[in-house]
Amino acid sequence: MRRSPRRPLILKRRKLPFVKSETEVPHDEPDGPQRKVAPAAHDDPCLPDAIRIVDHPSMPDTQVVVIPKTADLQTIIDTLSAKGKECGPQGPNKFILLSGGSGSLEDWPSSLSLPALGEDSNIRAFGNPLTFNEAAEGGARTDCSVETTPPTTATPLDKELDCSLLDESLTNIQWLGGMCSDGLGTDAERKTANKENQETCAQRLQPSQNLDGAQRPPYSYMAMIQFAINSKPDRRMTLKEIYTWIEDHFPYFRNVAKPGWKNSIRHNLSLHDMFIRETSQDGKISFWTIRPEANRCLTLDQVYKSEADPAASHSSQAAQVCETQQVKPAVPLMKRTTAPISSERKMKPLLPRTDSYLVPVQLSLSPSLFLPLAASQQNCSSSAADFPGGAKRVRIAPKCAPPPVEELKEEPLKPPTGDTPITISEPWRRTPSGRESQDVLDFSPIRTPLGAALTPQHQNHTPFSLNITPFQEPPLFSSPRELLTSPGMERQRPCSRELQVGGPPTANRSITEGLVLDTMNDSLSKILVDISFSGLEDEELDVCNISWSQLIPELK
Amino acid sequence: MRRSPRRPLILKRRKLPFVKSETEVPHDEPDGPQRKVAPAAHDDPCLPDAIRIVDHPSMPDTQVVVIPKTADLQTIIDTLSAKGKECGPQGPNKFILLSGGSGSLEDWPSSLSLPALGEDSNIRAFGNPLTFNEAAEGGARTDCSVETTPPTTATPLDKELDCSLLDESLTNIQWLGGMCSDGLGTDAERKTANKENQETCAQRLQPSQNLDGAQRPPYSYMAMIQFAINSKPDRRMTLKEIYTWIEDHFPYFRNVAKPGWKNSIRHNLSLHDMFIRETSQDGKISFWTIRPEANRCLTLDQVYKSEADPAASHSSQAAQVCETQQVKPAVPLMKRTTAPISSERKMKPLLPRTDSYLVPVQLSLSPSLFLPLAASQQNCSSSAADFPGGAKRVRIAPKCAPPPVEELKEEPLKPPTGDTPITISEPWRRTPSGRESQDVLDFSPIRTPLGAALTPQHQNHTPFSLNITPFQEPPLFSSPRELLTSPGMERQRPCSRELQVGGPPTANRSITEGLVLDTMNDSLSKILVDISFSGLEDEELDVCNISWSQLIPELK
DNA sequence: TGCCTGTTTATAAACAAAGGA
DNA sequence: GCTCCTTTGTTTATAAACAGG
Ligand SMILES: [Mg+2]
Ligand SMILES: [Mg+2]
Repeated sequence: MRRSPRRPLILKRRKLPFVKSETEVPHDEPDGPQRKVAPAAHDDPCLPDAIRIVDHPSMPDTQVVVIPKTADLQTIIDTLSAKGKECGPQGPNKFILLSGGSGSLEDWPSSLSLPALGEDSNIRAFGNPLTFNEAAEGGARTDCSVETTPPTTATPLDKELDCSLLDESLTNIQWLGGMCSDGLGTDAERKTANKENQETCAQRLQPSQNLDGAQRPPYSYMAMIQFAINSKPDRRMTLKEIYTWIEDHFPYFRNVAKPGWKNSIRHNLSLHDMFIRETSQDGKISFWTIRPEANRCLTLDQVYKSEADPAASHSSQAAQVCETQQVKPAVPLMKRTTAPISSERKMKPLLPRTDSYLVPVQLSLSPSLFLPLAASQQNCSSSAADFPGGAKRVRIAPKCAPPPVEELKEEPLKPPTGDTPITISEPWRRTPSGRESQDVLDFSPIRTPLGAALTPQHQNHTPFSLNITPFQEPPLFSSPRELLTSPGMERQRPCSRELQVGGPPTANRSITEGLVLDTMNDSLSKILVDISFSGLEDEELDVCNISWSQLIPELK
Repeated sequence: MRRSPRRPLILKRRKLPFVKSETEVPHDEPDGPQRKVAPAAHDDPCLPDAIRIVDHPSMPDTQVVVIPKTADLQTIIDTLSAKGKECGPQGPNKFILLSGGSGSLEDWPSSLSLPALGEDSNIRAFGNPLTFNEAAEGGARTDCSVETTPPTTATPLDKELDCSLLDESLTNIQWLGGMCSDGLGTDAERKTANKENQETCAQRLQPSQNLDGAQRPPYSYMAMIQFAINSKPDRRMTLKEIYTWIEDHFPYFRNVAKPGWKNSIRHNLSLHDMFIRETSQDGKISFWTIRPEANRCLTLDQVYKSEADPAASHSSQAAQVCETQQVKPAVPLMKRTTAPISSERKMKPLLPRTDSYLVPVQLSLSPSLFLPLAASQQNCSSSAADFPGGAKRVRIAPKCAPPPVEELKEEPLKPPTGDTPITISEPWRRTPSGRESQDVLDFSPIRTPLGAALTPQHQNHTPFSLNITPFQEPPLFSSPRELLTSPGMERQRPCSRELQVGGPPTANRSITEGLVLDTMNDSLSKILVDISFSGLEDEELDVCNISWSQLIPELK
């Protein structure tokens, strides 16, 4: 009964299933696949359980494969691997496997065999000696019931295997970002509203039309500030520019919202660590930036989705419109007609920054996957296995040459020291949080080469909708905030905006676990994928957070 | 007009004067002192400008000397040094010099000579090459007007020089912490208040009496939670215990506050990084703790102050009452009569966590000062000068022997690297914040030996009111929150509760700069002093934030 | 189902500092 | 120089939505 529009109810959280990595999966049994579901080789568009394949919006020769849970992973890997080899270096040869939301976890095969699995030397038993209590107690009860969402019928999308970017037409008007037509009507009402929190705007005027921003956008202030700042090429905005950008792109705030929304903007800027204030050299001007490690590179173009088109590639064109529009900072009041409306828009909900209650799975990351094709192609690296605590790679077929030793010459990265017997000295343990490591990181053997420079293929500022977060995993945390402020995550990385795309700390991201099948390498690796705006239809993608290591024990 | 008791208005901030360390102070001119004010050798109790001397509440043989600004520092140092030598190792031989609030900064002598000043080798020019703009622009205008508080008449306190702890009697009832007499009346009203935010309590019953907690205590939720948790010997409390403790000690929340205050407690626990949730080994119970680096060790006994007694030493007895009372967690409703009321109490305001807009001065810290007397006495260390970036010490008289090389065997502490010429590459600089160092820490030469173990003399859990934060300084920050979450401040210090008292990170503290005159060492060092509850009368102490290096150029 | 605990966002507000009229 | 007002920035309080047990 208080005020209605409190807390836009954007974010949804769900308890993720606790994955008992090594407690259930036998070990290495090469038993055959069960439940042979057709791999849906993108020939059968309407198969209800078909695999959906889309090109990665930014990575070349890479496709995202969303696999329903009832599908047989073994067959899929075999099929994709064969297909990748057919296409060779010019066709799609990397596949990011994500688990679809259909079915429940119990439908998965408990183990899965990989052909010609090499005995990886650095596969270490790092189950969860410190968290077995939770696994033993709560694991068998409700935590495995998992994802009882009704199986979405999954109107499958078949993308051609060519690497051309998609550009279907947008459809389906839902949230019309139509700009209001009173661009100059704000001065008068601001005179009457000095106290910043008074009901001055046209509060009850347009009750329910989408035009003029009567509906509040489904994004938090934090998200909108990111939209605004990331729209500038230098990713730097003054407070007033942020105000103006939000008013221009979300007319709700110009027309409907109470003036206190600016207070909230300032509050968010101050409160959240991800927003950092910089000062011009003369100290006169303050610019707000986004801490590069925390920048999900959210942009407004990723917001709008079309009905049947999962392609996120051409929506970046709209972003370019935004950027060029923002570049000229003059005439702040009359830009509404040029704005990125394009009128046929529907807002996609923003996934949570990261999954709360992330399952404490160990993720392996092979940096070679994120090298540009030119580098990862010449000599397929087995160097990932040599990282002190990093990438665990499961080979499908032995193939490769010695590692190229790419850019990974950072600090020597102190030895893992994870082999010391874990002495449970204190009866209390800090509730899963990435901070301070302590016992948590003793349990995790992953000492990622934090400063390892990757060369992401992504364009500099062009937005993308499927980020891959390399060589950094959330150790064990229960809330994104803890991850954000966890020390050690952010060393002194030079904030170069070129490298920030896949930057180390996974804070403020929306992460799911995936597999990368690299047919050039014959490797299968686990990765973290940022699916903030996946570019896929949310209803269809419906990525389920599972741990691939539950299916493939070799991945641990 | 909204709701009245919003935001208890506890904290005050003031812009601190920007101290131009090396721009104004000539350099090393040993010109004589001006304005010979009597050192007030604790013989003249009623001198208006007298120096106030109190024993340090926890450090032996240490006295806190609050010096009015108009006093002559040279004479004071000489006098104190002579007195310390008289007393020898058993008398007071360390003096913490704090600047009183009387007078303005312009009254200080611009330089000050120290007898037999040794040429310190590691004194480096680290003025502020990156912030000279602010110094040049705003420094001369308003920033130097500084502290225009009317000169407090400074009812001086003369403490005897013996080291006996003080125990005067408490006086002056102001905020009566009287417990209400309806210890069991909460169950009935909770039945009617399911929704947690309903006006259920006796809202308008006792409008203005102090009894029964009609007045809200002047502490934030964050402070009260710290009071609660720190009252337990193991500094660990469940949520319900926190509720109960606060209700018991601040009856306002049991009797007057809306039930939403518990929501606020939970909100604060989650929001602030300083509160960390720990889980029992079986995962059933959650305990809230305070991040040791951020723990100011605030306790309730430090809250109550007497009228004319600045002694904080005997108020720890009241804390013992609190603790022992809290140790037995049973009978949560009938303990009100035994509580720490003692009925003659007046609540001291809590100083802000740390000074916002701290002046970017460089602080030097000599760890030997914080060793117990037994250690710092045998061979007075000149080891402070050998620290890679740490303590800069100005000798008064050459005396000492080679360093004892105490516990300072932590990680090799990478070389300062501060000698590289500062390249102002970016036109923007991150607004002063300890995060990420970057250009800020290039400017600061202080690379404190972060893990250096000190052996504080403080009792383990007994509260104290004048903390000294050794070997860690705020690099450059503008808000406590930034300092709190700044990386690199908290490495992997082992959270041993024995060492937390003077722990490195200065987060959540209320810091002022002081000098330590050690007559056993003949050394004069700058320190940071936590004056959260200074134990001194707030009105009299009135510590002014100045930089001692402005007065003593040898301190840089 | 309802309560308790925990996390996160929204909103209002107090206050400080700076700048302009 | 001053006051008054606005803007910007920081911090706290309060309500609420929601997840999970
Ligand atoms: Mg911020
Ligand atoms: Mg917390």
